[in-house]
Amino acid sequence: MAQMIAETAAPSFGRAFPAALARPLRDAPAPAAPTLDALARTVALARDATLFAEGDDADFVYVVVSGTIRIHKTLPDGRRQITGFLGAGDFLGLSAGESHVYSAEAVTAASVKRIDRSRFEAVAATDAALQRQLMAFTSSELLAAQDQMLLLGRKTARERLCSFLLALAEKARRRGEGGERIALPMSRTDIADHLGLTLETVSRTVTQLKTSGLIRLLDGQRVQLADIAGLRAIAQG
Amino acid sequence: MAQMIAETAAPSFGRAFPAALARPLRDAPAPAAPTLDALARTVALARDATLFAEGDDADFVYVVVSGTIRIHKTLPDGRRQITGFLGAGDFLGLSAGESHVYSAEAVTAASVKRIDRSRFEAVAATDAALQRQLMAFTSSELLAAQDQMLLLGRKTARERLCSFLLALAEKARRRGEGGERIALPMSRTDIADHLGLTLETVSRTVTQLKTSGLIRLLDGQRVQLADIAGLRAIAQG
DNA sequence: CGGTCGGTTGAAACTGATCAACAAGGGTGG
DNA sequence: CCACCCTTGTTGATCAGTTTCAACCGACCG
Repeated sequence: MAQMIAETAAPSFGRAFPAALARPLRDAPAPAAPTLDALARTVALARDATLFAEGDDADFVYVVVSGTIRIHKTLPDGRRQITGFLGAGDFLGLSAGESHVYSAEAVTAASVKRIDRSRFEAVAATDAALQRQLMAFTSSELLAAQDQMLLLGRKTARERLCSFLLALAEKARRRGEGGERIALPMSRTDIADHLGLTLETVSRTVTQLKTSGLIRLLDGQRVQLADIAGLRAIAQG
Repeated sequence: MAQMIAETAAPSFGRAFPAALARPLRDAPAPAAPTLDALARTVALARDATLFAEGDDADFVYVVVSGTIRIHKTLPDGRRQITGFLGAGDFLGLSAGESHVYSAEAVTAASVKRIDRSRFEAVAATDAALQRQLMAFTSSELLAAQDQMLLLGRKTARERLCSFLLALAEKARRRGEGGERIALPMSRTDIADHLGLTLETVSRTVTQLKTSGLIRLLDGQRVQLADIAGLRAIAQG
């Protein structure tokens, strides 16, 4: 249970909103940053630190500044499903009523902006640009969730891995970070719990993709997608 | 390929928005109905009729008036994942960019309101109540999607069935229709494609639940949840 | 230098898929 | 009006992909 959450004064909100999120519907709105900035407090998270757990009071809303966060649901007997990995600019803890419906933990050392929930809602009620941003984010999460349901319900282990790698690459590309070499900061267990597999199956399948020449494992938790067309072909069946 | 889509003049928009959707965030807003009503056209769908298919131009947005609609994604080789069943008051075709990212078909004879997309967006841009409604709907869909990911990634066939039945009951309850006896208008194949199983496994598992006395199959595509506590216990592992 | 953690690889077991046969309706046409 | 057919659902037997159990390896850390 690594906690180690450090708070610091909030520097600037700007970086939290990458270009992709700043223009939700072909508008060119001035970012909602300034207003929220005053309410935000930056929180530093150590690797594996818990930001909040399923069932906790939903007193805050968060925006990822840097690092990777995993959100997941867990069954009473411990079976876990990671519903998403979030990065810079993504929101957390939005949809909750009284309490959070999923847990959030840091995959890597990370930094998030924390905003008082009621104040956030007050700003959101009057700030049209923020509303658009929230809607755009929630919609794109729903889109991703639908893809993930197809993956979990109907794809084989190999197809899941390829789809996952391509999705990571696509997300990195949208952030403007190259495309062929991607960071893979999460453990085999995390990947397994995201793809509905066991860690052994993930390990075996990665080895298989490596042997087939579709990917190459680089140092520093990075992967090179050596044959993107091949990966796409497999990902789609 | 049953098409049979009939159009009629739009009567009233009101019924399309049940109470649950009309108060997204503890507000009591006057429904956005009147403005949209002028833009809406009611479309009647025969059972199994296609409303739109994945890849079609997203020229319209829809609201379900009556009946059940299924939305799904399909892989090139025909594997299908039904990402949701929609009923009265639910929106369809919202999140698309240029084209739809999922297909929508009628499970039962159904009726939907069709609204020109660009006009809808124009209204949505200025109507705060509609914005709240859209946000509330999209958020609740995302919530449901996260539950479904847990189901597809980590639950057994039996747990999936129980979860599905309870989710249907819950949705019916929120609509104000009893709770213990629920309609099950979709085929075994549809249920299988929603739960990531085969129709045979669904059939066997239903039989098993019936034999265990947890459910009773009634006539008219209805099911009685005879032991809700028992179903809950199984659904959660 | 021992211990732990994350990852890899192997062998056996199991859940759900696949292939197959059959029953019950429901609609259609003779 | 009935026979037929087509669709939907049920049940059985076998098969396969993934899980489970287990051993092992290397890296990192105390």
